[in-house]
Amino acid sequence: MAGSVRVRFAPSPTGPLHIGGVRTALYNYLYAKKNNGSFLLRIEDTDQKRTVSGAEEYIYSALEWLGIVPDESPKHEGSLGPYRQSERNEIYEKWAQILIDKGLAYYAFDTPKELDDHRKKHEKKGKTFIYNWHNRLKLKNSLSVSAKETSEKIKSGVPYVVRFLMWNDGDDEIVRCSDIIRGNVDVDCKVLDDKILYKSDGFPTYHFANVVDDHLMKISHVIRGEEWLPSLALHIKLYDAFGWTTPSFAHLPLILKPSGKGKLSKRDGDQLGFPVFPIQWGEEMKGYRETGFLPEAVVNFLALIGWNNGDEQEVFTIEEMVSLFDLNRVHHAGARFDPEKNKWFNQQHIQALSLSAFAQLCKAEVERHTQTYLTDEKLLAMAEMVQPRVVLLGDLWPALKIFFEAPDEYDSKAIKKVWKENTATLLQTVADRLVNEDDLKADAFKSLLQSIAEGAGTGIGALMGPLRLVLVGSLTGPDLLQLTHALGARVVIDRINIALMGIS
RNA sequence: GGCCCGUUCGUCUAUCGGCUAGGACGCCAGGUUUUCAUCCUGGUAAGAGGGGUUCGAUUCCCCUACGGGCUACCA
Repeated sequence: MAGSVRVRFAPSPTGPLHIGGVRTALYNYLYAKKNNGSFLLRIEDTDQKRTVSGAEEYIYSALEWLGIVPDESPKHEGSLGPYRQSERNEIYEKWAQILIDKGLAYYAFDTPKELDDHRKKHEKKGKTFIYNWHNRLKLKNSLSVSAKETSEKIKSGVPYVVRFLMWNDGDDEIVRCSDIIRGNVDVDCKVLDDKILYKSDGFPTYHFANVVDDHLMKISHVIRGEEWLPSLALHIKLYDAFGWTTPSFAHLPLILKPSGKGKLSKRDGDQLGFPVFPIQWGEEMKGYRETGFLPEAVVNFLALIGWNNGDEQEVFTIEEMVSLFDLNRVHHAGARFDPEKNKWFNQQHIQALSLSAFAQLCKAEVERHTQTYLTDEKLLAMAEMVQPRVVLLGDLWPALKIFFEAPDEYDSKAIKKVWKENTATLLQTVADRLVNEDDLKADAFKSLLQSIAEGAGTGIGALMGPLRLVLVGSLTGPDLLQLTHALGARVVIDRINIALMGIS
């Protein structure tokens, strides 16, 4: 019997979450829920310099909006906290000491400047500087220096780091890294470096904190971006060094820019004209929410970048995805982000909304722009007319507006197209005949229009176009007879009169 | 440069040795609609290249090319 599934999303609070991170969170969530496991959020704030205030709060709000809510987090801690790495320092210190005592890690005193010089020197010669078995005895560390000197240095406050002893003569050279998505990857430890585990500022590095926390928090599956694949060997060696069993690993393909080179980055959104953040960040950076996306659409699209169910279904509810998700069906290759298809998913989810749910969105929008009180009947009628033509929520008000305001301008091309010599008189006739009307039933109004048209010797088409134009300002929009019914005779007459003054 | 991962229509993808290579986005054409949108129908377009293995390779192996990632006292 396998242990229970526990997965984690572990972002650094260095700014807003971007969609690559969101997708990682989503896959973790889906996997956890699919397996009745737990999804935890751990804040990896070991780099104090890069921590941005507000970023952690942003992560909660973004995940909440998306519906990817963690079971355990700094806000709702489980029994294995703290869930913020900056609060776990004693834990890391303890385990680092254990590694040192075992002889699997050592102190190093080389300054950043010295290391940088080494790197530059090597680079000039076309080589790479690697701090490991082949040169560590020539560098400044507790292996190359006497125990006495080491402890004196530490006592006198000389800055030091702790490095992992990656490989020594006699050790196995090959580490086998198993990945659920990619299978086995064999890595030669001799080309790996003695990674810093503990920085001189007293904080652990990602690699160390990550391994310690994943073990202590009983993480069963590490699902993360492909950028971590190169350090998997190190992580596995770290688990081995502690004598811990490794969790299962799954490295996700990266999300690439829509065009050009490289992986999607935080700056791409602004430049390419689509959001890369779930919700707004600061004053400038609009998110999906502000751009008019439904969270379920964002989640759906993101899930399909790199995963599919093997059949032809593309539009899923999150519940469906939970029940179908399978790490074995995750793609290997990076995928380009396609803003067009992203919009299509939004449109699909808007169309999939029940009329009453969609009507609620309309209601909020109407209340935001007008003081009008709407009966449910009217609201539903409007919603029904508007729903098929909304792609982004931002389309809502422009589509709804025609029910409340006379057009402020008339499309000149449309005028040219439908406005004939007799149009004004025809419309005047319509207005006159409506004076005593109240409710404009579609059928009755249609026959009215028909009779007026026939009286003038034309077809009803000659009347429909102009009427639409004076009502909405262009030749687009919902069914005309439904529209006039919703508007009522009074408004129709008014708009005819306004237009007659403005146009001919 | 070194190490690692990857490579099917422009894009997202199906295919787990039998393919006339399927779907979706986009685009184009047609239909429905008094208009627009929705919706429906059709069209466009792909296995990076070269070697193997095999009766048979998009599918398995190798090489090359190309793409991506990592190569920090960042994650």
